[in-house]
Amino acid sequence: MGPGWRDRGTRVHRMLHDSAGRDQRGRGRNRTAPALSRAEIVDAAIAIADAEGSGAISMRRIAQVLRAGTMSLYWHVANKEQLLDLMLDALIGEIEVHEPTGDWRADLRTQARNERAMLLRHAWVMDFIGGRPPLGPNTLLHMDRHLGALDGLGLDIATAMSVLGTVQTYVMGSALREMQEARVQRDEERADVTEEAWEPMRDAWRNRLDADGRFTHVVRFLDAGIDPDAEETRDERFEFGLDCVIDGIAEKIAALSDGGPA
Amino acid sequence: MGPGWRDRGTRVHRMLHDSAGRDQRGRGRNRTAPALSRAEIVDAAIAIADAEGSGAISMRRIAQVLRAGTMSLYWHVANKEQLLDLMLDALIGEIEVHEPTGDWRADLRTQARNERAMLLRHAWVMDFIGGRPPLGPNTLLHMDRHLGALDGLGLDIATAMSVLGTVQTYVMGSALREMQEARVQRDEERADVTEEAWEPMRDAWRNRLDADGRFTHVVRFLDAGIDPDAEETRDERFEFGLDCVIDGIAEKIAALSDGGPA
DNA sequence: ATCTCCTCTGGTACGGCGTACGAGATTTCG
DNA sequence: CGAAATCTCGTACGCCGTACCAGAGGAGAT
Repeated sequence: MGPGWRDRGTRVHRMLHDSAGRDQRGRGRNRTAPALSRAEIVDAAIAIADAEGSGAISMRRIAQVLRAGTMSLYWHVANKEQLLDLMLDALIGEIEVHEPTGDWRADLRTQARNERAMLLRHAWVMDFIGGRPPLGPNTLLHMDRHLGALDGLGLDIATAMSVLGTVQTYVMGSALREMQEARVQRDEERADVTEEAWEPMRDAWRNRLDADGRFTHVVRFLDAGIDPDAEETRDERFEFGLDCVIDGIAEKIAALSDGGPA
Repeated sequence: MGPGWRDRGTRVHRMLHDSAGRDQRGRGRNRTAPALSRAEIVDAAIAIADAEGSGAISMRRIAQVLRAGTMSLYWHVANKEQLLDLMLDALIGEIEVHEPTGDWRADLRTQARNERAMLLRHAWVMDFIGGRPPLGPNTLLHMDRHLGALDGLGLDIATAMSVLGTVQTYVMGSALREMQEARVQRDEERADVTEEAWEPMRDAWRNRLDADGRFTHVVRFLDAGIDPDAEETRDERFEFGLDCVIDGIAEKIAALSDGGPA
């Protein structure tokens, strides 16, 4: 995780918790304390979302953190929708990008891992990402770099884009699934289900499914006793799927260079 | 698309547009017109979302369509969050499921296509799916059936689940990407960009990226002249990635049965 | 028949949200 | 100095989810 990210992390803390973190903003413009800026707003919004989840992102809350009037934000940002676009692009810019090593499989792998790491760091993006187009400057730059990593393979550009897209599709789907499971876990915690109280509930559920008869495979899976909450389990599942995707891509590429394109 | 879906489609139309579509609901209960029911509420909410998008789902709007008081909904449904869960599970139950053919690759393929079809039919689910757990009855049933389709392969249940999860992950990621691109298209339409006015804008954008120098690959892709809006293009991209995923899974399975599990 | 309880409906009101509008403060330029 | 541009922000409107509560009407007991 690059230094840029760490910087944002510390700033975040100051903005949210240090009540004197910002000069009292006078009326009108003040050159020494440069008033509001678009980047500042985006950063504050990301900080809030990191700390309190996507539901906490509101124009009023952002303004409060910045010690500004709510409507002042609208001078720098057209509306909330645009702000969310800017936030997303800022996060993309935060993804660590390394130089291509020449091993395209390893490169795709670490790219996928870095993208996943960003999505897990800012889990709340999955609440918005579906509605946001991938066309910000950081997004394009990111895409270009990774297309570059595939240069040596002699693929036509459309195929290279498909390959990249497949990996990114898998990463996004993965993050989505992990968020789903995280919510199950969170719900359980919120209903302050203690460990010992949960065991019989889980057993009762298992037995109900077993008795029904239509869920034999699911029951068998439950009986396998895999802890779905363990970070290790989640990482393994991600890597399993990533292996599949990359192996499949390798096969496709081999087929293309063997048979050649029509 | 099964008959159940078509039925819902027609009902939807009546509910939303036929102003006399429902008996005037008297005070108190009336046995002949069975008042409100959970299923009715879920159906109405889905109808609204299909017709007007996820932003139109509000308790007031649903109640209005059902000619009921807003707060009446809360007798049948705990809150909006639960309603969204129910809607999601209802959609899962709408996915067509066929009998296994014995060819697990073909089975996984059609499963993926059916899931994608449902997601595209109700594009708005991608706005919520990230926050919703996959544990409704229809979801579990769906999962069990597809686990059954992998029975003949001699995989342990955990691996079978990973295989299934990988496919579903890819499908969800795919749908997410398609929604993103659909929004770009919708934005262009909303800004009533006519075809002839758009061409020079696109060229200007391309040239700006070209001049920058950091976007050579993206520019090359733009020059390839692929129409990203064409349904054919989207289907091809989905199938490309699906091929990769399934080929990769096949390799994994072959490796497992060759070397055998530890 | 009356009384009570349960099921179900829905009106009112509260505190949030995004943001349209426009007034006012300050700096910049002529 | 005056005018224009730049930027801040208070007020108000119409949405939202939903807590609270006052009923209406059927069912069962007395």
